[in-house]
Amino acid sequence: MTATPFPVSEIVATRRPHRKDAARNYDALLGAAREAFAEHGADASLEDIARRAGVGIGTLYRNFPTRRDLFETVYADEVNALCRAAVELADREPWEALTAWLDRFAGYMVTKRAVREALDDESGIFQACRESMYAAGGPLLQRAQRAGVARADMDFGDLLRMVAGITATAFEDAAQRDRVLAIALDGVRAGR
Amino acid sequence: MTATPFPVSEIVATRRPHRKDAARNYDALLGAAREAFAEHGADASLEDIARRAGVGIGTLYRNFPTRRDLFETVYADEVNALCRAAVELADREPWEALTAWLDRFAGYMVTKRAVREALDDESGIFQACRESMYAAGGPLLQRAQRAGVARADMDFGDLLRMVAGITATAFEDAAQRDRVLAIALDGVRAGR
DNA sequence: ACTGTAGCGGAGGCACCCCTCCGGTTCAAT
DNA sequence: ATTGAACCGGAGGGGTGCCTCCGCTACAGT
Repeated sequence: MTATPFPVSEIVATRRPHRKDAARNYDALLGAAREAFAEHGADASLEDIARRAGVGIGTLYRNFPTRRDLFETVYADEVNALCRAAVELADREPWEALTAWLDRFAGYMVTKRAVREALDDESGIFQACRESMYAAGGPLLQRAQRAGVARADMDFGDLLRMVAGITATAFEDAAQRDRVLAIALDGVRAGR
Repeated sequence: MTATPFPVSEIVATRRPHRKDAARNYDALLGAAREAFAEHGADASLEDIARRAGVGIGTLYRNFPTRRDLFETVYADEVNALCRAAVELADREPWEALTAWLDRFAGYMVTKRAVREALDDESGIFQACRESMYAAGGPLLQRAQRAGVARADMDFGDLLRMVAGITATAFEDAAQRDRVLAIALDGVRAGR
């Protein structure tokens, strides 16, 4: 659990271009990439992403020289949104704040299939993202633990992996997913 | 939760050949496939599997005409082992029997990355495997529920998906995995 | 030992993906 | 309106995977 949260996007190298058409393409690519990564995981086809964005493959490579650059940018956007959400939840009750954030984590992570792998990636931006996320969400767990509503014998990493694993699974419907998630979170709750 | 458990392997179309060399190749292919699926998921390269088995690609296709045939056979083997395990656990305490089986489920699922996708596949063999597995493992949950040690507001499908999701995730080490799994199972426990 | 046949391996055609490169296009600053 | 720099698309070469096909091999039954 490190220092303070910080905007991950500023660490990512790629920048949104200034020219109007270029900026439009950049945005289209990010949107298409978000979709494709959510659908096929981190190794979705780059040519397919360019097609979805209605853009030539060359344009994709100019904006994001490597697949990693593209994935990192999408991923960093998600993490930033999560960090902002954590701040907004600061005034709720400890347990409610924690579960609300985890819900957001589960729903917001469009890249969730890939996130499972990213959670263990030691290098570069992923480490920074993880620190950012831990800095933002970790206090929510600590607060719940100090308030005695969350068990003390687990850390934030345990919790994130649990939720990430469950939400990355295919369920019959959203209701089943929520049911299972609630049951697992019952195990996190303190006082038996 | 249907009728009685039945050996899934008998449903799978492919059969082990009679000739000595052919049988050896068949086994080598299954072993290599188990490895490759565990490592790269359900879309591992078939040519790589043939290479690992020290066998020509033609031999692979003769034994398993489609990728699906191969995957189904590997998967059915795993399911059969799980079914056998369930029978052997019949004389333990309800809760212990259930968690012991789930442990086996988690550890045995060498094909775990692929199973996640397979678990909601409606077609043919997967349905049969699911029924087999539900018939074998379902009673363990029911017994625990009747004994009042497992919560009644969930079914076996919920439980399997929860465990499958968590075990498909990458953890720092086995200890963390067990810790998280135990926490989630605490949520399954009744009488909190 | 002989021999018919089940089984073998891998070359090759097709499809898809990665990434580079460059002639043509479009923006925005003057 | 002009213009040049930034940006665009996609052809194309290299790589890999899928699957078929067929000449060769080695087993098993006599």
